[in-house]
Amino acid sequence: MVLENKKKANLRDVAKASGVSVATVSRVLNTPDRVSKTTRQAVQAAIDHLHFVPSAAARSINSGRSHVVGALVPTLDNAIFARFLGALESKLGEHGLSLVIATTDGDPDLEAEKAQRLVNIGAEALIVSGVTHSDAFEQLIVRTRMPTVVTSFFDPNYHYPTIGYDNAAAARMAEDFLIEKDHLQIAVLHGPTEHHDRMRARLSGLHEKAKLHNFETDLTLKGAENAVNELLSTAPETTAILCLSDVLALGALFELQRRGIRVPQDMSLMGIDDLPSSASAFPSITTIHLPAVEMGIRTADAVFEWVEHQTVPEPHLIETSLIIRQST
Amino acid sequence: MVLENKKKANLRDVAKASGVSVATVSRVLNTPDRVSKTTRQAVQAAIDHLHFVPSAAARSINSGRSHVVGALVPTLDNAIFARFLGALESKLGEHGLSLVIATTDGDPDLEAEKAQRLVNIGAEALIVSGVTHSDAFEQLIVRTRMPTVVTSFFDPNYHYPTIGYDNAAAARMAEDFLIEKDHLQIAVLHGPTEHHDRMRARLSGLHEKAKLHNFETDLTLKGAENAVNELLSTAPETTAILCLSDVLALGALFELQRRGIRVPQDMSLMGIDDLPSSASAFPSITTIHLPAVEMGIRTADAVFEWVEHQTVPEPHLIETSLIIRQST
DNA sequence: ATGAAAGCGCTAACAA
DNA sequence: TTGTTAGCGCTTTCAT
Repeated sequence: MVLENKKKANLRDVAKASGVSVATVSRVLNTPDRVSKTTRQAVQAAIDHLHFVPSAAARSINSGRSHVVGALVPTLDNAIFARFLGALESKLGEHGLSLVIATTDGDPDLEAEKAQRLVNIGAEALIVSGVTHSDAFEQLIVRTRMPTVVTSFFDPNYHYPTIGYDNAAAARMAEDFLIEKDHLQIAVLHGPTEHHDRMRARLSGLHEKAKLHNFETDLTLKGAENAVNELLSTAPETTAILCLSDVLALGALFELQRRGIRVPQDMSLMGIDDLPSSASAFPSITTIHLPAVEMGIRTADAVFEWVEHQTVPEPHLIETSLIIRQST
Repeated sequence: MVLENKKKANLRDVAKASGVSVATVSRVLNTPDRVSKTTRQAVQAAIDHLHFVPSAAARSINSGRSHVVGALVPTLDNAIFARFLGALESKLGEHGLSLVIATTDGDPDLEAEKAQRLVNIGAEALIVSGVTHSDAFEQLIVRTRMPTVVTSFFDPNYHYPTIGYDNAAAARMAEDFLIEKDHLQIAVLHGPTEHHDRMRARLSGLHEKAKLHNFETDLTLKGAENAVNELLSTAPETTAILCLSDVLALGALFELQRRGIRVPQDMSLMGIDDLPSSASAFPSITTIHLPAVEMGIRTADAVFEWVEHQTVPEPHLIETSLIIRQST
């Protein structure tokens, strides 16, 4: 295996080994054209021989840049966040930025703690989900003047730029569709609302023209199963289930099938997110499309402009749309 | 909003503002006990007033540590990787390490490129999936002597420590189970094999005691749908479908249902991964449990020991197990 | 084209 | 308890 004998080589070592000054070695690294071919080759040979790797910290201390941005998300276990982060990372990469991911489990205190850690490692900007944050978090952002963009939640008046959806409108769009379909007894399945502004916004968007029964549960397939069972015994007159997340919709679908309840004949079902599973499921699930990938790309671009050109991004509303499928 | 007038304050500014030396300020930051209460408070006041935030780069240049590790994964869109990364990030966090994520899309060249970027930002260690890598990648690891651990693939003789499953055995376990159930015509659905050693290993694990038909497709729900349709016309005598990934199994289930083919009465179905959706689906899907969360935790611990105490981890086999459910 | 030398912001050894 | 000072590894003028 690799020998561990010698300590890491630095610029000076390379300079010594190739008989030039450190400045020349630095030039070989950064502006090779300004170095004569012969010395360049000699230096390169020394670099290779000594396994020299420039120190990121030393470079960063000079440039004042780390090329790292951090994202704080509740979880990676929900496909909607995974999709967002995948797009975000990919686009940031095109801009030469790396992405540190920190999960918060939806806990504002953990969020503040992990945000502090992102500051400590020198992140140049932060990306967070939603507008519910602890005082510690807010103070950290102010103290550090950290460029911060909020996603998944659009609010043009928020004190950080937001790039996200109108969650209330998305939920209302779904509700309207069900009402149009003559559903008068609608059960609403939703995830935890504590600290979860997106979920609360979706709930608040419902104008309740039909009779609504609300069921709160974990934002998991299992959670949906439990809620469906509770729903069936508590509100048997329900003709449509509106899930404020596609994860819940899929879990509900499975449980309904398990109970022999046909979708959409016996029960209509609808979600919000438009995960791939909603398109593929049988029956496919009507939902509100949230362009998580577009949000990731836009966020990446906005963050890049901010850290690169000090351009504070404008708030941006990501449009959602109704996707009618077989479950309604 | 926040004023942007003045440049960032540094240690010297704080020292000047509070009438002490830089060393004292540094002490207030790192060893507050060794500073008298009065000066500590004065310094703290200056720190607050000046919005002073210590430079991560400068700290890192002294300590030689960045507290950042990088993970290279094919995608975040597959729940198995998302689960792994979630656990990895969480456990690394307990060790005071942050996680940079880089997606490779399964492309060795992109992997090498992103690995270089991880080196450039000063990552202390790398975590990669599988054992298939480009020359550029291999050379980078050697040159930089970067601590590197391979996951998702167990091979005690590999030149980096591996922490992962015996993919071949997992697939064989699944096949054996189907054969035990008297299936003689088994169709195998699998994802792309190019550059994908885990998938190849799973395929190689099949000993083909029953007649097998192989179908390669994208590792997505849609991909599974297409493969199922091809399968039904190409190999109608099939009595069981073995999917080498749960994503494919779920997609296959949906498509079979769409076609009116009952699972398991008309067709048995089995996967590998044990994603939450496999447990919740109706019918629930028999699968091989791959403990992605355990792998994440073990990997985090191993990486921590390596960067913290220079302890090169031993290869570690993550045990898999058969989960019998309703789809067979 | 190349080198000498002054920092970048911080930590730590040594003094006082 | 506090201050002085020498680096850490690199980039970047400014000379030559």
